[in-house]
Order: sequence, then C-alpha cells, then structure tokens
Amino acid sequence: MTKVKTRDRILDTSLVLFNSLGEPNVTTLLISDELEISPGNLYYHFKSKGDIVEELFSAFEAEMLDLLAVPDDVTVSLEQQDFFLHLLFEAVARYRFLYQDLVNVLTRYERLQTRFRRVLKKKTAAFRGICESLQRQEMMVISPEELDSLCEQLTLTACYWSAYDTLSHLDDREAVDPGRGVYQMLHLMLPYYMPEIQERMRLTSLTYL
Amino acid sequence: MTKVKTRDRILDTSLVLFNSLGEPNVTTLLISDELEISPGNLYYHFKSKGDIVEELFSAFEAEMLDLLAVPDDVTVSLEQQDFFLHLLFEAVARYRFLYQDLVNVLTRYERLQTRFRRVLKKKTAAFRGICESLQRQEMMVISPEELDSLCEQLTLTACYWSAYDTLSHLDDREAVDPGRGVYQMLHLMLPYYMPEIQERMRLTSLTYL
DNA sequence: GTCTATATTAGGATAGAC
DNA sequence: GTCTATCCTAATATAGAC
Repeated sequence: MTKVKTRDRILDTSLVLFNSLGEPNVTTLLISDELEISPGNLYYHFKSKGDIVEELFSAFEAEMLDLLAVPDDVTVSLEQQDFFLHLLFEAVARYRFLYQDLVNVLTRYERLQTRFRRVLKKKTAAFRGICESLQRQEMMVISPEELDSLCEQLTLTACYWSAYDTLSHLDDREAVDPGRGVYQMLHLMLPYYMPEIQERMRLTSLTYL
Repeated sequence: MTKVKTRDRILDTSLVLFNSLGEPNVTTLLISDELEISPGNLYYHFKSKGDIVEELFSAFEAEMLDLLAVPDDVTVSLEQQDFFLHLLFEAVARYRFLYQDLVNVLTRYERLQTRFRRVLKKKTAAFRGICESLQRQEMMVISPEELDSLCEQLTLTACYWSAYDTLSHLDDREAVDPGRGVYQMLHLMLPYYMPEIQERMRLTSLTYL
C-alpha cells in the first residue's frame, strides 16, 4: 500500500513550490498542474489556498514548539547547544518560504501573526536558557544587557539568515545551506565564552563552513 | 509657485503607501485614489507600477551609494562611525518597503537584483573599511575570520533589522525606530573594541535605546 | 495633463457531471 | 475523489474625449 493520499501530496508539493518560487508566486493552478490533478480536485481537499498555507504553518509550528521546549533550569552541554542550532536551522530551511516573505505572508494571513510571534518569543527564550545554563557552568561570561542584545541578535539571525542567504542566488532557490547560518550563530556567541571554550568553539564552527 | 508636479507627488505617495502597507499590497488604483487623481492620469506619468518602483529604487540606490562611498584608507573616528550608522539606518527606514519584502520585490522586478546586490556588497565593504581603520588606530582587535563574520553579520542586521522590528507591530507599520537597530549594531562590534573604548561605546549605545 | 470608460488578464474559487 | 467548465473579482493597463 504505497498510495499517498492526495491531500498529503498537495501539502508536500505546495511546500516544495512555496520554498522554491515564493508563496506569493505560487498559484493554486500551478500546484494542481504540478500534481497533475485538476484545480477542482485541489479545492475538494482544501477550501482555499490560505488553508494550505495554514496547515503547513501548523506543521512548522508543531516542529518548532517541540524543538524549543527547553526546560527552564536544564544543564546544556556545548554539544547539545551545537545540535540544537543544527536542528533549528534545518527546520527553518525546511519551511523557508515562511521566512523569505515573512512580513508579506503574515499580513495576508493575519491569523498566523500571533502564532508566529509566540514561536519567536520561544526562540529568544531558548537562546537565553542556553546562555544562562552556560553561565552557570562558568563556560560563558556576559552582562545582563549584553545577554539581552545577544539573544535578540540570535533570534534575528535564526529568522533571517535563510532570506539573506537567498539574496545571493535568487535564480536557484533550491540551493540552501543552513551550515553557514549555524557558523554565524556560533560566532555571535564566541566573544562571551571563557577563553578555553572560545578556542574550542572556534574550531567547531569551522566544521560548518 | 508651490505647485508640486504630479509626477513627484505620485512618487512621494507611492513611497508612503509602500512603506506602510507593503509594496505588493499597494495597487495603482490605491495610489491614484490617495492622490485624488484618476488611474489614467497615473499611467500618463508612469507606464507601469514597476516603473514607479524602479524610480524609487534609483533614488534609494543613489542615496546609498553616496553614503557608502567610504574612501579606502580613510581614518574613521568613533563619532564618524556612529554618525554613519545613524544615517544608514535612517536611509533604510525611509525605503523600508524594499527590505520588508526584499526577496519578493527582487524576484518580481528582476532588473533590481544586481543593483541591490551591488549596494549590499558596498555595505559590507564599508563596514570592513571602518573596522580596519579602527584596527589601525588600535581601538579594535579582531582576527581576519572574526572580521569576515562580523561584517557579514553587520550587513545582515542593517538589512533585516527593520523587517524584524516590524514583526512586533504589523498593525501599525508607520511606527519605525531605527535607534534600536543602531544599538544592536554597536553591540555587535562591542566585544572587539579595546577595553577603554568598549566602556565608552557601551555608554554611547545606551543613547539609542 | 487630466478625465471616464473599458479592455485584459490572472488568480481564487464554485457547480455539477462522472 | 476527481474532472471540466465557468464564475467572480481585483489589478494592470489602454483608448479616446476634454
């Protein structure tokens, strides 16, 4: 029984098309064309294009909230931090259509605004949690103001690295390299690690280039 | 003779509407409505909406290239650096419609792609120029790899701060606060200043909050 | 230069047969 | 569940009078 439900095929194909062409440039006709089904059929499964977007968003949201559910006073190792960043950028890349037209998408599908903001807040909180844990382990030293600024900067970068990266190859939007983003994230934190850790993380960061 | 040419009024109003509603959401009808002229009249002055966008882009480009024309081996004081960042964020804010739908706008008006990339490159180069000058003056210490990463991060932030900031108040897109962006930029450089300078710049940065 | 009226598409969405 | 045919609307753009 290898038959995949049409409904799911629509979601999969939409995601691919959204990511490579940009959500605003993908019409329902294009989606159905790509799937070799009729537009009517598509509308049998989803009552609007917005519904497809919302359902993809829900999947994104679920993945993110799961990933970002960092318990408050947990102890985070450098390996875990590393792994976390890796997963985060991978998830963002998988749903990059959201980020590449973020303001646009959020204004046209207003119901997503608060939900997206919640994810953002969780993201900042997760970064803060990690940094605080590293501080408790005396691997990091940072003042409260710097910590605020750093977490905001990490959030901004996690959000917009993929869009920024896309600017260099707008012709081929399939190409996506989350590694470079992780590298930048690590380098944002670098100055605040203790000297020995700093050296170690500098080396780690190179593996992402 | 206070009469402003219709052509210029179209450009002014378009810029305002683009900034507050997003370029994709602004129709030629809305522009002419706002100006209380007929759509036909608008098309007498510009043969397409894209032409309006391109002309606004040209103004943006001219301002930017002028601002970014930092001579190669110039000596930059901290005050000049500060002032430069200030002007930069002000210019970005004035044309924020470009940045808020960057990928979208650049894919729909392909001719702007290379021009925008040129501006980006100049931006990174300007940051590098400033940092190198500060290094020569022994106010900053930074390794070549860190410098690369920092300049890229500064460019990303200069580009996307306004869009990121907009996320918090998508309802009122008039509100724009370039100050906070400058603050973040200064904090990105902070770790690489010499200790005395660091203290001084930390204080300076507070004035931007 | 400016207007009114209208043409042209394209995209989202529905109706009804199979 | 799927198709074909069609509707509706909004947006870009043009024609021709004043």
